[in-house]
Amino acid sequence: MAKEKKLVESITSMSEDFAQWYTDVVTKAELVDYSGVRGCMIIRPLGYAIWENIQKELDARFKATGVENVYMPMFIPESLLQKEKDHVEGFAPEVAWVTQGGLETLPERLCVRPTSETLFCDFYKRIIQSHRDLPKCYNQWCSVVRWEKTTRPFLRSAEFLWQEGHTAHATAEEAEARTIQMLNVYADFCEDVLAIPVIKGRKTDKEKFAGAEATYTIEALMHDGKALQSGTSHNFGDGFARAFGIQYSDNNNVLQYVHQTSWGMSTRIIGAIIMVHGDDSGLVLPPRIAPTQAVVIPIQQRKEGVLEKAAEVKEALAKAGIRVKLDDSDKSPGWKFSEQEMRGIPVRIELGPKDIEAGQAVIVRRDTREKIETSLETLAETVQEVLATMQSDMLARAKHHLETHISEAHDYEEFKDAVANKPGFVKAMWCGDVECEKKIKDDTTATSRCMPFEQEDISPVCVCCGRPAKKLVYWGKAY
RNA sequence: CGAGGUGUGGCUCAGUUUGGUAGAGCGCCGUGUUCGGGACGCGGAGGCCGCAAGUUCGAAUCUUGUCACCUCGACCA
Repeated sequence: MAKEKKLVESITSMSEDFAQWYTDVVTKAELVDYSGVRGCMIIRPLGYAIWENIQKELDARFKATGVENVYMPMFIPESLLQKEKDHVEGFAPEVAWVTQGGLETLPERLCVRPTSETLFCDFYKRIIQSHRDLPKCYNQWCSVVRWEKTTRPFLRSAEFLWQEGHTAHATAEEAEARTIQMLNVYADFCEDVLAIPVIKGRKTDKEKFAGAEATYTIEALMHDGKALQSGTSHNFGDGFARAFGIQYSDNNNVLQYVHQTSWGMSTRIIGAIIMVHGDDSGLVLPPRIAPTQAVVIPIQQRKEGVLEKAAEVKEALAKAGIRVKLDDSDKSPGWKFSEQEMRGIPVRIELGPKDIEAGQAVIVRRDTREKIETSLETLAETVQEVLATMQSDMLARAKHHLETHISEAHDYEEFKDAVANKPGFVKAMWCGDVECEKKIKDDTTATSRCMPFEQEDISPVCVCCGRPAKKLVYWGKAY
C-alpha cells in the first residue's frame, strides 16, 4: 500500500525499461512525433516551445558577451569541406550530399552542412584584413544534418536544431578565454534555467572535435546513470586559419593567423531535461523553461460561477507574469491532472465551488505533488514562490543524484566493477595514452567523458595500464 | 553496417498454424447525466490488412520480392 500508485498506466515505468520510458514520455507528452523520413523528427508545439525558450535564454546570454547572429547557407561545396583534413575525415562518414539541381547533375556536389566551420572560415578569410577587424563573434541558429546510423528523438536525430557560434581572435589567449567563457555560459544556463548540474572539463584527444586543438565539454548525468554530452566549446588554435588562409595585419603590419573557436548546444539538451527531471508520470519541466508554468483546472466547471472565477484567476496570474493556461475542456478533472503531469507543467491550480466559497485555491506541485491551499488574494505571489522553490528543489535533487552517482576506482578490477555495477561517473586516473582509452572502451563500453577542471590526485598510476598517471578522468557510459 | 523484432480503423493489438462475409478495447463524432486522481448511458462514423508480383474458384492468412519503422550493438552532438 505504501507503494505509490502509478497514475498514468500508458507510460512504461523507468525502472522497468528506461529506454522505453523515454520514448513513451517523448511521444505521449507530445514533444515530438516520428516523420516519414528516417531519423527525422517532427517537433510538436510543446517541444518547440521549450526550444524557443532555450533559444531566448541562450541568445540573450550570447549577446551579453558581444556575439552577433548571422545566417550561413545550408550547402557546402565539396572543395570547401575538404580544406581541413581532420575535419573532413571526422565528418565524411555522416554527411548528406546534393548531387542534382533541378534536372541537371551538379558540376560539384554540395554537402548539407553537418556543421559550418568551413563556411565561417571561408567568410572570415574575406572579411578579416586588419587587427581592427577582430574579434569576430558570430553565431547562427539553424539545423544541421548528420546521416546517423541509429537515431532517437532529441538525443540523436538525422537533422537537428542547434546554434553554432564561431569566433576569430587576434591571439591564442583571447581564443582560449572565449572558449572557456562560452563553456561557462552553457554550464550556468544548464544550472540556472534547466536545473541540470554539469561536470565541466576537457575532452581527451580521442574524443575531441575533428580539427580542434582542444574541446571542452559539459557532461550531465541522466537518471539511469548514463552521461550526456550537453554542450561543447572548441578552441581551434590557428589550425583552421592556416588551412583556409585567414590572416590579418597586426599593428606592426606583420601578417598573422587568427585564432578561432566554435561552440554549440542542440535540441539534444531537451533530451537531458527529460531524462534528468522526468518521472513515471511523464515530463517534469523546470519552471524557468516551462512554456506553460501553471494550469488552472476548474472542478465542477458547469456549476454557476466556477468557469468565470477560473478565468478571473487565470487573468490575475497572467498579469503577474506567470505563463498560465485555463483548461476548460469538458474532460474530467482526473484526466486533466494526468495530462498536466504528462506534459510536465510545473504547477496546477485546482479551483472548485468549495474553494470559491472559502476564497481559496489549491496549488499542486508537479515534482512532489504537494498540495498547498492558498487564499485567492495572494495566489499570484504564492504561485511565484512555489515556482521558485520548485526550480531550486529540482536543481538540488539533480545535484544530489549527480553527487551520489560518482564513484572512484584505483585499479582495473575496481574500475570494471564500478562501470558494471555503479551507474554514473567513475573517477579514475589515466596515463594519457589513447590505447588505454580504447582498451577501457572495449572491456567495459565506458568512454572518457572529460578531464575535469577540478583535478584531484586519487592514485599515482593509470587505472588501466599501471604506468604513471597524468590526469583524473571522469568515465562513463554515454548517450 | 551487424543481430533481433514488427507492419491489420487515429492508437494498442487479436485473427495468420489449418485460405472461405475484417474483429476487440481505447480514442473520435452526436447527445444526456457527471466532475477534488484518467466517469457513465444511448446513438454513430471509420480499415481494399505496408507495397508489388505469384499460387488459388477464393489470400490479412500460402510463396517470392521489396519498403518502412522499432530495439540492441559498432559510429557520432
